Amino acid sequence: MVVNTNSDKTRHRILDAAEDVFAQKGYHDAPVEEIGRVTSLSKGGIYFHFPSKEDLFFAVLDRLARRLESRIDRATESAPTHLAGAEAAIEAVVNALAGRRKLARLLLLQGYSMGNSFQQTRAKIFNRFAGMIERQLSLAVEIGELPPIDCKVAARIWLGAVNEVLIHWLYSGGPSPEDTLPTLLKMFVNSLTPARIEERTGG
Amino acid sequence: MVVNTNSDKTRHRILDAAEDVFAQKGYHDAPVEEIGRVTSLSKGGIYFHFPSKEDLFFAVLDRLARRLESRIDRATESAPTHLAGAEAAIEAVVNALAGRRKLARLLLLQGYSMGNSFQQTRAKIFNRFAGMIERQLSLAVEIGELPPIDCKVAARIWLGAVNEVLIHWLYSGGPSPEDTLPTLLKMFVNSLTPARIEERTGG
DNA sequence: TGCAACAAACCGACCGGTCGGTCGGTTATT
DNA sequence: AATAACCGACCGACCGGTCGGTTTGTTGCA
Repeated sequence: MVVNTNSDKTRHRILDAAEDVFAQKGYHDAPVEEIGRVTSLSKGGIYFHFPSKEDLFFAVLDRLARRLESRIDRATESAPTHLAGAEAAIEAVVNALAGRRKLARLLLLQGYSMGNSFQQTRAKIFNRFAGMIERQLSLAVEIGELPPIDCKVAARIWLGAVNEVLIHWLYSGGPSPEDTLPTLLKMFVNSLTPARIEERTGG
Repeated sequence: MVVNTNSDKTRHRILDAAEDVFAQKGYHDAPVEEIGRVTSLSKGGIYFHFPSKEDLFFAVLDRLARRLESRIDRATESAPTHLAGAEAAIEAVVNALAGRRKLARLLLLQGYSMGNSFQQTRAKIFNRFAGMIERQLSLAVEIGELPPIDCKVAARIWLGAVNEVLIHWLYSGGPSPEDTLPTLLKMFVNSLTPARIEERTGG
């Protein structure tokens, strides 16, 4: 055991409820009392477990990010090559969020509704994701699986690409992420392999 | 003349001030009174020109977006090819925002701090940008300058990539956008030209 | 030039509602 | 009996928006 079981269960219940409520209404439009209602807990009860609304929100985000990360880890580990690992990482994120609009919205957007205090958290989470992609790419380059490229920038770019595709799907009812995934991955791979046929035919 | 001159000047003054204040503090942490202070105007004075804080914010965003769009237009028009036009569009956005952290922050981020009401506006602006890239790509495909690709998705992807690069620069003090621009553009072009050398050597 | 009459522009005290957070007290648990 | 867990009325600050009133500008007329 790590900590008190009973209190821990309540903590998780609160996190679950907060996840729902924040996802549905956004940070500002989600009164703590609402989370209490869902939990069958009073405001005071919640403040017994979390020092502030902000802390609660960050805890929710953190849990979400960790879950996603472990998914990514599993996906990359079972990939045959490092490039395939990077692809798998992207695929894992897309698939994880594709069926969960509200969760995606929470992770990708709702955070901004807080003040500038969110910047650090957002950056931390996104950096972790970018780092995971970057690592795969770097390994691929080391081995010679990929030509030398700026892996940091590449990872950042494709994190942004995935992010935007997901957001567009969330907001504008764009095509489902699963549908765009093939195109996304194809372009992803192409962007990393600079040599083109034109180089031969053009000379 | 279009409208009353005097009132119009004040309107612009308010927009300027709001741009600053919103950029600096974010939507929620920017009381209307603060904008009044900067403008040497009272709250009432501001509400004489704008029906609500939200409207004021949207007006600011709209003006910003329009300015960027005209920049993009100019950039694409003077490009030799359509692909170069798409590149120029990306370059224009990056360059326009690279030297203006606060403006970039305002356009790319602060909007989320409002409730869900912002979704539509964000979507509209981003769709316009995506549309501009998409148009260039479509033309390029039509002519045969590019192989057939899903231009809608491609545009969305690269909009997201640019967005994330800029945000990363804003938040985490990542490398300046101008520095990553070459890599960005190179990968952009590569991603659109699918044929690879592996196809020959691998067989 | 002076002045009345009207409107546009602006002021700022105030209202109304919200909501994060507190705290003294109550109930469960050990 | 002591501590943890929980309750919920209440506080206090904040802020968007309103509104009666004041100033400034404009027009028409003598």
